[in-house]
Amino acid sequence: MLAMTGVRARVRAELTEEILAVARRHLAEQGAAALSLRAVARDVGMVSSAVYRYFASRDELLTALIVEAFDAVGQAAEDADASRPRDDLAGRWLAMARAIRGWAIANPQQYALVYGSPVPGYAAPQDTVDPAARVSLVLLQLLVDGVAAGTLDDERIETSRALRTDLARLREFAPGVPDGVLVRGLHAWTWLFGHISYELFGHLHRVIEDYDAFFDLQAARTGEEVLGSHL
Amino acid sequence: MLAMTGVRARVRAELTEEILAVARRHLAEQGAAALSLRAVARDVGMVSSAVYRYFASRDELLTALIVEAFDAVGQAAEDADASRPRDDLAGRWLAMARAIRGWAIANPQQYALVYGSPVPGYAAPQDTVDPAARVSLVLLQLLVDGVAAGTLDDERIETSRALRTDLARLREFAPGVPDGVLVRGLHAWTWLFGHISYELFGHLHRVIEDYDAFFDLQAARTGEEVLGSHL
DNA sequence: TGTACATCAGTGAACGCGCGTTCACTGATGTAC
DNA sequence: TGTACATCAGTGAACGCGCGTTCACTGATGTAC
Repeated sequence: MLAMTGVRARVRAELTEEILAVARRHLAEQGAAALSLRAVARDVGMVSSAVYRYFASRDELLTALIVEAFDAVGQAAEDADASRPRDDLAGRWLAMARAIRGWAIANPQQYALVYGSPVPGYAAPQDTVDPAARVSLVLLQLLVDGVAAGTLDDERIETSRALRTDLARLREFAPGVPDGVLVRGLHAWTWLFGHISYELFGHLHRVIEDYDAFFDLQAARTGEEVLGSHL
Repeated sequence: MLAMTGVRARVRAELTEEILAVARRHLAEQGAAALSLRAVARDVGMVSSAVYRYFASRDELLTALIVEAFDAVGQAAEDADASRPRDDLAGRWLAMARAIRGWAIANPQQYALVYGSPVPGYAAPQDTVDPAARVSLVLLQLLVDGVAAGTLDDERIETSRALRTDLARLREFAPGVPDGVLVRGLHAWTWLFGHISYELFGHLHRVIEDYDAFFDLQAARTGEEVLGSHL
């Protein structure tokens, strides 16, 4: 047990991190599809088979990168959210939205890895579920705070019983937030990732040039729609 | 010249179509990353080098598939739009949104090819620009009709001069549509593709089960936001 | 503290595979006179 | 209508490349007594 924290264990941890760092760089430079165990091994200065002492397969390495990416967006969103006063809902939303977009622009391949097309032949294991949820919890907490503070109004929605059940299940992570508010929040959410993807994947090319202004304008609009314009 | 429509030309057209058909099937089954000239050639019953008589490179084959995909969404949107009375703006929007989502669900790999992460190492040539724009023109026409009919109200927006210029340029394809309406339309647009991607790429997994009801609810919300709730 | 044994990291070769693209060629189909 | 030539489609072999994964192995590091 003590040995687990001995030299061998420390070297192992360092090398694991080094492999990940190289893999991260390859991902950033070439994208997930071009990520190869052999190339990573070469850059680490190992023979390719040695990597198998650290990661059981290419998929496992990919999983590690996916978890990292989800954690990074989550962290960015949490930090941004925490940078505003708790009762400044609009400010928190805008800060969070900008932080997520900022992270995406700074790390386009990592963004594409988790929010773009699924990697062919790769099935996300259970390990990615919690990290994936992290960023969404920031939004849900925003809704919780807004409802608790009484600044977020419910609205009537008409929909299926099945969707009511879905929303009730989601409410476990957003206690007290009524369906109408949840639906507005989800709408903002899909808009946000839609906007970022649309921009990042080139669909605004030759249409919009002032990307930042366009995003800010739309993010503010979205904030008003979710939070109510009386803020 | 007459010979161009002779046997050789007809066989050539047929074989080109057959190669495309096989490529389309491979794309649908395996995704763009796994699309290989050699595999396509095998399935067509040709030697791989023979495909080069029809497509100069793998990228050119991919371009053809991209153009097809853009045309298919465009067609679906146009058909849906045309299925409603011209003055039923909300109906047209909803039909169009559903048609685009329906096409995406029926053709997930083709959707991912054009609206997902860019294919690494592939640069979209000029040929894809017009087909790509086709689907967007349906929305813009909707806005034009709404403004012309007087049912779409402008709103004040505050933004940069650069974005004003962008919007003015976009207005060439939507004569008479003021900035406020354009911005609402673009918001709906990014929401739509965001929602579809979010759903299709698995981010609603274990969150929403009644996908259809969820989409319809949100699409209706979006319609009200763009068109005004007085419809 | 010293020794025998077990664990582990890393090597190097190999397996089996697939890819895009080029090139010299054969034979069939079209064109010009 | 018949013949000589040009065009074109498709073949088969090759180039040069990279990949994930396995396996028997060496040598170093740790563990137990």
